Amino acid sequence: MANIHDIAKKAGVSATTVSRVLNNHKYVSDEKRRAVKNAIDELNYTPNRNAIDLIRGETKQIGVIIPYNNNQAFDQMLHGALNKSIEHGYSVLVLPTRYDAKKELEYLSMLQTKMLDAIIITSRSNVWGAITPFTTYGPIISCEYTDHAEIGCSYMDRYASYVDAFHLLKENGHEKVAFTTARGMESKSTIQTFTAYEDVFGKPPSEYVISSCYSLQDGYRAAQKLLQLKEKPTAIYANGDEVATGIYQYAVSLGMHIPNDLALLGQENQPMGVAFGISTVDHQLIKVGEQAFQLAIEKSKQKIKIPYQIIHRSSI
Amino acid sequence: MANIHDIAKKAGVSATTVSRVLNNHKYVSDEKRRAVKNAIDELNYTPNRNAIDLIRGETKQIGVIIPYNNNQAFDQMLHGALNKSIEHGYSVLVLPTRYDAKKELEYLSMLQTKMLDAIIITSRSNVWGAITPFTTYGPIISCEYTDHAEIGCSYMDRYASYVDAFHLLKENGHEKVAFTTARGMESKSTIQTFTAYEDVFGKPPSEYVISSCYSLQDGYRAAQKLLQLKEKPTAIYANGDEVATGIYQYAVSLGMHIPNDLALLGQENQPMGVAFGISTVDHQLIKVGEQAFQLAIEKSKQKIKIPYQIIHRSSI
DNA sequence: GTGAAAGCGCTAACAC
DNA sequence: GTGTTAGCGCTTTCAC
Repeated sequence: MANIHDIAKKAGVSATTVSRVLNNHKYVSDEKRRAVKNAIDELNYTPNRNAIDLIRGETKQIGVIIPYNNNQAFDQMLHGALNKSIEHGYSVLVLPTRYDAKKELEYLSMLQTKMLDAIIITSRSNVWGAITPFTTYGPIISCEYTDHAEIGCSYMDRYASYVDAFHLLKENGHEKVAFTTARGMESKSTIQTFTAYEDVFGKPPSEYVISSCYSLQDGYRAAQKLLQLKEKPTAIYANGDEVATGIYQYAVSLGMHIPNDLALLGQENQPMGVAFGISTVDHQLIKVGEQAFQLAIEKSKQKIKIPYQIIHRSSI
Repeated sequence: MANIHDIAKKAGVSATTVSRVLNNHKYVSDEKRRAVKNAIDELNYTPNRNAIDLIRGETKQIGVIIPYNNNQAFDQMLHGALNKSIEHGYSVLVLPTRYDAKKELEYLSMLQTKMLDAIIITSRSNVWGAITPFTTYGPIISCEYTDHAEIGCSYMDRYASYVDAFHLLKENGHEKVAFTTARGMESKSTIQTFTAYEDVFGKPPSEYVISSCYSLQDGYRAAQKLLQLKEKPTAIYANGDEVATGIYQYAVSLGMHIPNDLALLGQENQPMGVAFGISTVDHQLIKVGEQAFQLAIEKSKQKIKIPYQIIHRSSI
């Protein structure tokens, strides 16, 4: 594998000069510049990125922490980051945690080992206190709002959107409203859903809250539980459109009509939701990811709120 | 940022000894080992990966080339690669091309620059002749079969699966069968679909072939074209379950019944297919991705065929 | 304009 | 068991 010295020798110049033409410095005579370029072509030379990264102390690589990589929501944020990465000549390393806090810490330490210039956290497993120390080594951007001054945030206004969603349901005459969540109370968005519910309807009956919902099947199961209650809900706010679709399907299999017998509101405007005409709260996760990436490369600690929008279809 | 010499000084040993404890070499006295470990803890030291990579000539990073990152099929292969990467202590770099051949070449040269230990190509943009030269710099694994001895392959037996699918349709009494594809004749899988069709039904009428199908909406549009023909097809083989769902929806909107009025066969066993009960040809893309990763880290040039399976649901 | 020399942070002979 | 020395491939003062 040819290196800079091989080129230098072949072109009859010093390594310094080769480096200069490589980096488009001025003050290189046309003659030598040409000689160097020829040598580079002939030996099919490419500079070693590790050496450059070592000296520069940066890699032009950004890590994106996601809990699962087959989850529509996190994929959307990753998608946004990838969009921007191409634009700016960065590469994106995917860092799946499966909500393993230790794994997450390992990933964060990649800032310290200089593998990564910055890290974007789409959903965290550790408490902030364990995460913030790593900001010493490089920017950490969160896709969830946090007060910590060291952490840049590109976040959706989850709480407001939840309140909005529940209000919408209430305005439509629903009083018996259930909802699904992904994780339990260790998750901020679950807590926010709870609180928003309380604000609008008061404390939710525990049978009206179904957690561990990620997929279509989970939605189906949630509906099974919910629709066998004596006090059936008349509306359900699902934590994703796939989950909402699962609910939809079970309800329809029971001969129920959507939205007459049961109103359904989903989240994230996923393809499956459009297929089933499910109204949804779109948190614009792709934009969240794009903005997060922008903050990452700007080493910015700003807190930027991405607006959500409610998309009305026929399930409500 | 502390480096190995700081640790050495603090522990009162040489850098070599520090390196030795870092890499768990034997022949270090317990005493010095302890001293080094203490120093490491006190200074919160982590070795610089760039320096290590530079010296070792490898990065424990594998790149995965995908055309689009929001496409279910490619995401599945990426998913497979990620699964294995964690197991083996590797990181995965996502390399989206949007089928831009120049971009792909740029990515391939990351082997040469020593950024990547290997590259997995889920779908290629260049001719093989342009790709194979890069195998000099590191393993390239393809998720499509190719004869080139330098390229390892983890592939699905697409052709056989297509023939099988068309046969299945024929056995079910269908003679007027249409199909959709993603790209045109620049894509091997499109060509294979054509050939398989010819083998079973003879040359396809050009109205029966709809390309540029990626999403639900594309399927919807395909159905619009197909179902206004005088000679309507009685069965459609879609290139994905989302596309099949789009077709499904348009057909149903016309008052048609699936499968009585129109049989539908999808591909890749995507969530949306299960939601709509769409029979599908599952090429087991996650396994393809996992196997590809395995080949990559083993620097193997084997050609491994992943079996497909047909999943019977209610659309046929 | 150009090159010599130092150094980024680490590992690996080799000698003792 | 341990340290000295020489690099890995590049960039960057600093002279000339």
